[in-house]
Amino acid sequence: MPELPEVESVRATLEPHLVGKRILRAQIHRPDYVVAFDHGGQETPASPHALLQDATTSAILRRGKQLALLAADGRVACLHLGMSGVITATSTPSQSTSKRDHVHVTWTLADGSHILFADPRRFGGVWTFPDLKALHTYRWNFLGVDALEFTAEQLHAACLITRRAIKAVLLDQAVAAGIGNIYADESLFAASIDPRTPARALSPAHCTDLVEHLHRILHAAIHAGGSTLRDYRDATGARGSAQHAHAVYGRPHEPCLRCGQPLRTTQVAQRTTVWCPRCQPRLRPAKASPRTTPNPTSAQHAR
DNA sequence: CCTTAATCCTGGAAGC
DNA sequence: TGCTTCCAGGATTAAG
Repeated sequence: MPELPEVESVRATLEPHLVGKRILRAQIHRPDYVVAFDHGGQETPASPHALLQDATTSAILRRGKQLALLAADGRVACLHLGMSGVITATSTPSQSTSKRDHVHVTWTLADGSHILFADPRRFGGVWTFPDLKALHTYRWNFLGVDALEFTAEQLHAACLITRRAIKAVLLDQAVAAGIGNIYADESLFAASIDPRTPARALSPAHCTDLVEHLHRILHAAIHAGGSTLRDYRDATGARGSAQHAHAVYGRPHEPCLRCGQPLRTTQVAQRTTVWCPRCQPRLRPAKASPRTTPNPTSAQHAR
C-alpha cells in the first residue's frame, strides 16, 4: 500500500529522528529479511555492521517506493516497505520486540531512541550496500525515474514501445518509480483516460495531461501525509488523510463523483481497477501500423 | 512481446 | 460464535 506519497511521508518524518544521529546498534531479528551486497554484487550474510551499526546517518534518500539510509562513511541500507511495512521512531526504550509484532530490524541510537522496522506480510525487505554506487548498480538503476520527476516526453516514449494497457505502463517501476494501484487509478480518472486503453493510443497531449494530473495528485497526497488504508503510518505513528480524496480507488459500484454513473471494476495488469465508464472513455487505438510512417506530431518521440 | 498464474505473507472481512 | 474462504498488496518468476 505504501506508494510514493506514503514513502515520502515516512522519509520526511523519519529524517529529524535519524539524520545526524549516531547508530549504536543494529539488530536483525529476522535474518532472511535482510540481504547484504558487496562491491561485486555478491550476496553475503547480513550483519549489524552492514546495517549501519557504529555509523552516523548523513541522509535519507528516496526513489519511488524505496528509501536509502546513508551513513557518513558511505554505507547504505535500502528499505522497501512492501505493502505492510511500518518504520517507527520512538524515544521510549524498545518494548521487548515480541515475535508477534513483526519487527524485523531495530536500530538503537546514541540518544537512546529506537527506529523499528516492522512488516507483517514481509513483502518488503532490506538490502545493504558498501556504498551509493553499489546501491545504484545493483538495485536503483533498475528503476525508472522517480514519478515526481517523470515527464510527459518520457511517458510518451514508454507508451510508443509497448502494447500494454496504459495502467500497466504506469505501474511498471522501470518506467517511473513510485506509482502503485491507488495513484494509477486516481491519475487516470483525473485525466479522463480508460485504464485499459492501449498505451500506444495516447497522444503527446494525453501524456502531458496525465503526467500533470499525476504530479498534482502525488503532491497533494504527500501534503496530506499519504493515504492510510490499513496499516500505513508515518515514522511518528501518524495516519495520513489522502484516502479521503480518492475519487475512484476503493469505490467500486459507488457513484462517480463527477457524473454520478456507477463506477466499474475489473482487473487490469493483475490489479483491481476502478474507473468511470462515462468519464473515462476508451481511446481509439492508433490507426497507423508500426511500420508505416508515424503521425508527424509524434515522430520525434520515437526511440 | 505480452498476459496469466503462482509465489511470498498476514490479518481483516465476508460467508456459512 | 466459530469456522473456513477470500482478498489486498508489490515484485518476481515461470508458464502459456
